[in-house]
Amino acid sequence: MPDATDERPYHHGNLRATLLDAAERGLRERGADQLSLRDLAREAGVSHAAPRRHFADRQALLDALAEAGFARLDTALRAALAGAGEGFPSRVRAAMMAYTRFATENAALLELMYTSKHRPGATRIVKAAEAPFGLMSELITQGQEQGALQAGDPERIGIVLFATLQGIASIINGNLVKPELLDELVDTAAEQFLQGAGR
Amino acid sequence: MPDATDERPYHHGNLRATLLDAAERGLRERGADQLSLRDLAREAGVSHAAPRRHFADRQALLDALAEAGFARLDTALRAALAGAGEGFPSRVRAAMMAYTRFATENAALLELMYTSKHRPGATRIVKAAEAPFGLMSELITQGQEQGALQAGDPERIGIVLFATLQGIASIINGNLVKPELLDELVDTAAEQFLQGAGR
DNA sequence: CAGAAAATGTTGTCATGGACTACAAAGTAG
DNA sequence: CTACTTTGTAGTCCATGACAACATTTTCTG
Repeated sequence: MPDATDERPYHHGNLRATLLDAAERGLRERGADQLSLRDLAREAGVSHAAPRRHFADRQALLDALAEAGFARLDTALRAALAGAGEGFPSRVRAAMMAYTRFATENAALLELMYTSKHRPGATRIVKAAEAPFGLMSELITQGQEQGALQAGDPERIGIVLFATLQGIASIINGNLVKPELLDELVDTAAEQFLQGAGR
Repeated sequence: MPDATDERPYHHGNLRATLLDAAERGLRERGADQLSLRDLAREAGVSHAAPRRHFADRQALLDALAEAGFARLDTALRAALAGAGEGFPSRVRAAMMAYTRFATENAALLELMYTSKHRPGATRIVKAAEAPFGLMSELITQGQEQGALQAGDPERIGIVLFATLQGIASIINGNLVKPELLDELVDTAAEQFLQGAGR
């Protein structure tokens, strides 16, 4: 008969969250390519096929990570803005730094987030991405209201700003420029933005 | 005895190039994840282990693709600049459009290029990336000499410009904004750059 | 509260693919 | 011509994703 002391319940009870947690660690430590459903199952102490009850296939797990990533990014951005002053320049800088920090500290995650393989099911990801995107647009709108920015479609301007940040992160994450240059590059980008889109 | 008509020579003669060619097509059509050495071998008509004579492992093949990608990118940028006028604004716009076109038309390749997994062997890739990067710096320097741009470290300014383009491409390739917006976004970025870094 | 239905896990299996080894054939140099 | 090197082949091992059939819990419903 099985020994009751180290008996595991048949139902894990929280497997989906446990898997996502382990996946995120694995993603950070070893990259998306090395993430294996079987590994995660082992780590969670369940059978090799158990994860399939929560994720239809490997890509579904990656998609879930990406989706959660956008939510975390949104949180990080909002936190940074909440802690920033009132003036537009300092708010923009705060958001810019928050984004690039997040992106460089979660390099593999960012890659997932921006690589939604054109697969049909990526709707959820696109949806999740709208939060941080929208935040940028709002920020731009505020800047225009404060008279710090020229008129113009806030979304379009926000996207370009967003893109610049994402690009800086890409280049650093891709090891094409030294990570130490991050702050300097963000400063340069901020100055150019404030002067280029300002008035 | 084997039929001499469709007999293949024991030595392929050009396997490495053939594999890279097939790999590039596969990359474009099915993405890096779906690239399998065994598939490529089949396509080239050689045994499953043959590719290993030319690429130590799968990643080595991907690295080679990335390296070649930077060379092609450099070529594309130089061609665009060669066909552009003399004035700085038109030259910058030409380079910007050339980059983003290349990046969106070779989405999977770009991803490889900017995802050198921090693996030690990535030195060659970083080296290959220097050509297009240097080109950007040169362009900035020209702009400064023509008096179109403020003074400042050309490399730093070039990197930020490069980053913006890469970011725009990322966002489009990641399906987060509609591809039709490409031109518009590049225009916006160009205007901001010329005004923000100009004088 | 019982029994049915739905969720969730398990075992077993298959096909694919990367990595490795030993061996074979073709090219090259002395 | 012979020895060495390069390039390809055959065979193997192992990990993994995907799937199917079955088991155990939980939850819903009458």
